[in-house]
Amino acid sequence: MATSARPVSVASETPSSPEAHAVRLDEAGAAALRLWVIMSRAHAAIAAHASADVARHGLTLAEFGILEALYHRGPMLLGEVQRRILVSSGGITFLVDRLTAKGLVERRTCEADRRARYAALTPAGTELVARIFPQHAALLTQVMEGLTVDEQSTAADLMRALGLHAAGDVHSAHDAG
Amino acid sequence: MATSARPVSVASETPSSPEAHAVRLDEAGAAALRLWVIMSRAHAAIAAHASADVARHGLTLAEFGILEALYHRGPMLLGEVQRRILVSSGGITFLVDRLTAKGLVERRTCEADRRARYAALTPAGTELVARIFPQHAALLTQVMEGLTVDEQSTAADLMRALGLHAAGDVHSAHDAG
DNA sequence: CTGATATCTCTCAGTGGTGAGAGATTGTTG
DNA sequence: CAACAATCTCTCACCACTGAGAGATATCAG
Repeated sequence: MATSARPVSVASETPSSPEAHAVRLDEAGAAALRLWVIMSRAHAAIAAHASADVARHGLTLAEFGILEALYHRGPMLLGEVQRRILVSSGGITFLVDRLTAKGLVERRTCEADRRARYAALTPAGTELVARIFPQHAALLTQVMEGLTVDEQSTAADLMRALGLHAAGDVHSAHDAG
Repeated sequence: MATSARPVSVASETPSSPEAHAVRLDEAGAAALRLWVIMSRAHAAIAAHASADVARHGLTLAEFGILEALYHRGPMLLGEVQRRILVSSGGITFLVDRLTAKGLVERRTCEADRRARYAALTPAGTELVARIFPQHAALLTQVMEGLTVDEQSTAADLMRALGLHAAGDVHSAHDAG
């Protein structure tokens, strides 16, 4: 199932045990912590569905992400793929190796830069993505039905702002010393 | 850094290469996919910060989640902790073993059910959480500053609805044939 | 051109888990 | 009470991926 980071625990329930500790947080801290926990749980729940779905075809989510990227964009340099699916340098080599062994992806030399290599879908890889992508999209559509399409759009906008800030230089403003 | 599931790739950019494929999606599918990708990126970015923060104290996010849960709630059965931090059965044993080896957690027998065991913080564990939790909360507050507190609250509400639906019986409505 | 440095991918040992199944104990049903 | 299913934790083999560093190539200053 999902292989996801887990910060999951909340600090705003009634402590019952004598060994429990109540935690004091300001409003911003409470909101931030609450969002982080809830968001992590939601992510894990969705990832479990997505992961189980691609696993039916013998793929991990990372592998599927590579296939999807190559299908949509055409051949890409390994480094591009790496940044796109957020995997380590060793990871992209490993994943492309595995997809190559499965006959879904092939490496191509890059004329302009002989250090670099392209990853490209084989015909079998293209056929596989064309076949399973619509199913996968349909599953995700169902999984997301906890929100209306409008709400999904709102949520995506919020998540985007959140992600951009978190991925950028968080510490520039508000020195936390 | 983060150990997170990665579905990351989008299907709605201009294909450029001759080997690129445009993908047709209905409105719901497009919204669902977009939210999933954006949400995954945001989660990964935040998890990277959180993970790096607890790593300064030699902890993983899963370990920190256990410590936080025990700090806030007092001793808990292993099974309770497992469900709370979303880890496998083998995982909770492994994690509690490791925290025990670090002197932060101890196991206690359960009088009422001798199959089960409690995990409880040691004094050192309690002291550690009391020391690092406020820092961690402050960091997360900064990381989340891409949104206002109100927006964070909205986002959390949306994520909650999403998570509840995804964790529940997704396939009950709308048979997907 | 030469040398220094930056950028690619790849290697490899290590890590943080997963998940199926085994024991041990508990509840449940006749 | 005995037999059986359910529910705990734990064991163990396995796995997807990380991250530091190596080797190859590119780029840039002099």
